[in-house]
Amino acid sequence: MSQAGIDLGSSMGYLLKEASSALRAAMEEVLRPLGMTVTHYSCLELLAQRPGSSNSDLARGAFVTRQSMNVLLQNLERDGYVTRPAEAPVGKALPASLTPRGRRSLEQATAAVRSVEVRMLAGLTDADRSVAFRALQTMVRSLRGGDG
Amino acid sequence: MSQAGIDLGSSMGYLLKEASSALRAAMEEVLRPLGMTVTHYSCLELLAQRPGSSNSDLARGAFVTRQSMNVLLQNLERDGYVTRPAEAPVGKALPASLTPRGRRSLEQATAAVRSVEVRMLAGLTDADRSVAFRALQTMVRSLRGGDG
DNA sequence: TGACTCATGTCAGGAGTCTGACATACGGTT
DNA sequence: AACCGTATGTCAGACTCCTGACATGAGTCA
Repeated sequence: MSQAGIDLGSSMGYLLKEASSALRAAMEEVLRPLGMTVTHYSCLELLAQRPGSSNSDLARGAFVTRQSMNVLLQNLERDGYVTRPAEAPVGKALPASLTPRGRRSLEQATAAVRSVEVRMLAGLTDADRSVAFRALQTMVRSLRGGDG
Repeated sequence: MSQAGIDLGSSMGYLLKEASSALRAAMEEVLRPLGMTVTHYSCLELLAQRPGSSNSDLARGAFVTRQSMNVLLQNLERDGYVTRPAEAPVGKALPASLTPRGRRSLEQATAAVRSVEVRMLAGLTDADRSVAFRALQTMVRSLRGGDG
């Protein structure tokens, strides 16, 4: 054979998927008792850090489509975690904000997720973390570049 | 506020998700012209490297459920990319293998995916890659440990 | 002013995946 | 031999998310 396939054991791509999958599973595990999914949490966290984000902003930040985020936002709004004005102040974008209830809910989730991230990084030195972090940033930039 | 949320811009977890998402998008882009999804490709690649894998083996390797992989395998079998014996040689596990057609199909996909991985790693030195690779391995191990 | 481009919110339909459940097969323990 | 725990393949139902499409609003340029 001229090409011997991609060795999964030494493939950065496969490992990346593996790590992402393990992280997601760990997050789901700690968020489930709070009645929250990962996308649900991501939405709240994004809103806390970027108040007034639109549906599309949140979708990009949580790596889902506008349609999926919209469904989630409608539920969060119905349950009183998030508020959106009835009319757009400018354009069509509706700026969303956390309610006090949403903020309280997020606090618990943040603590849970933080513990997962701490556990994930436990075995790494600060230097390792820095290199890995910058490497991942570089990978994202290269992948998004389209043709490098 | 006692806790200031998780800063997404400096969160390893968020960056990991970002990288994984970018990688998946890039893979989908190059696999779509071949009429292949990422899971589809993963299944073929796994079978090439671990011939005789069972449905459950493949599901674990591709990070999906047995049920999802089974649907995929049935389609691949129907279309002549994969073969499985009618009866299990031992237990219930049916060892799957690539057909010549499956192998040909995989060759193209492998080349496409390899180019994505090359692009992803383009801006990194060998040393950076090594550190990042080991860091990711450590993260996976820590996350799976349950309580570190 | 009018035409073009882009981003946004929203609706409908469909593909992919998951949860839940059941029967079967192996291994270890009593 | 009988039991139990684990792993597997499979079926059915539901859910999530995506693709495709449309109308609206803002900005740009002639």
